[in-house]
Amino acid sequence: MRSIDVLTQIVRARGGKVTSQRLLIWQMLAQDHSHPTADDLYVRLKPILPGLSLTTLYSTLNELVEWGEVRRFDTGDGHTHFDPDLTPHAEVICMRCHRVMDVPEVTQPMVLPDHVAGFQIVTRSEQYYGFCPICQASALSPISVIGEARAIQTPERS
Amino acid sequence: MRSIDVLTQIVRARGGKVTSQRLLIWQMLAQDHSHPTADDLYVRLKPILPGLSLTTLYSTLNELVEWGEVRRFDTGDGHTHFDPDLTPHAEVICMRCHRVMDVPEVTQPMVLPDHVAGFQIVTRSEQYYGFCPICQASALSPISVIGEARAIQTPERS
DNA sequence: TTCTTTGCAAATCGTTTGCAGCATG
DNA sequence: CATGCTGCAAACGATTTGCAAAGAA
Repeated sequence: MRSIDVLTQIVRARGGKVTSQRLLIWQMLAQDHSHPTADDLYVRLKPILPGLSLTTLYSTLNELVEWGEVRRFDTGDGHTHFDPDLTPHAEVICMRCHRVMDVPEVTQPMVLPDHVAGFQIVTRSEQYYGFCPICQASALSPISVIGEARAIQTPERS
Repeated sequence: MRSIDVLTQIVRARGGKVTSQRLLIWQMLAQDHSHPTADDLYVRLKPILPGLSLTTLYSTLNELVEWGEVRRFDTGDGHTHFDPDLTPHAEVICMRCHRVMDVPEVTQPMVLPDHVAGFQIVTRSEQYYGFCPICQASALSPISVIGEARAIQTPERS
């Protein structure tokens, strides 16, 4: 997401109002790269702004997503996560325990084909889905029946 | 996801049972690349297997995700989508109307850094977030205040 | 027969909505 | 002082759970 100043300009330009709630939520989110859920943020904000309601938090988060300032995604744990980091980056996600690890490096963006011409791309992310070391060891995994054969190729580190 | 035969083997190997419900859900999902929600699938399956319950559908979908056979993701529309396509591919997602377009091409996977060593990668996806032509035109977009400056660079088509 | 899975109904829980009061511009 | 925003309480809706009955192996 962009700076508080830019967001302030945008809201004012639209005839909106820059309230203390919006400011605080923006600040809290801007510095948080832990992929928080709405509730994570609520827990952190409530002590600072005790009057804050979940309703306001949700509506503020939703408008940020709609404005393209924040990315909303789901790691598979059934909770909606928010990420203010629009820098192209990659995430490695465990399909069983839903742990997410950020990877700052990213491959070059590809040439998008013609049938998506006209799309204005705001950000890009890569996701590597798999099983973390702990979950691989789980005896419940049917993957173990097959062995390692399914792992997709990743280049050797040089 | 892998073939019905492979799934059958896996379930049996675990002491599980290959029921008519599981078979039908597997078949329906395997051929569906439209990113269906649980309800989408339910609507399609109900006429074929009238006794089917949502409970069973959810538990079958959940186990497929947990087994790493299907990817669960959220486009931002508030619904959980399922994708049996584990072929690395890219998606272009509109942040306002939540439309998803598949892009078959994909960039080369990157070398994953050391702190994710030990992860068994099953699949990879790239996501390009932005605004589709229709949503760009929306007067509500604060993006228009800023202009085109934010669009990230994508290479020219050659 | 044994043990997993199914399906119903009820519970759960994250998120949204309606509306009156409040605060920003 | 006009209007957009907030917060409460209630509604909502997708998903999960408990448990008895059904059906694979």
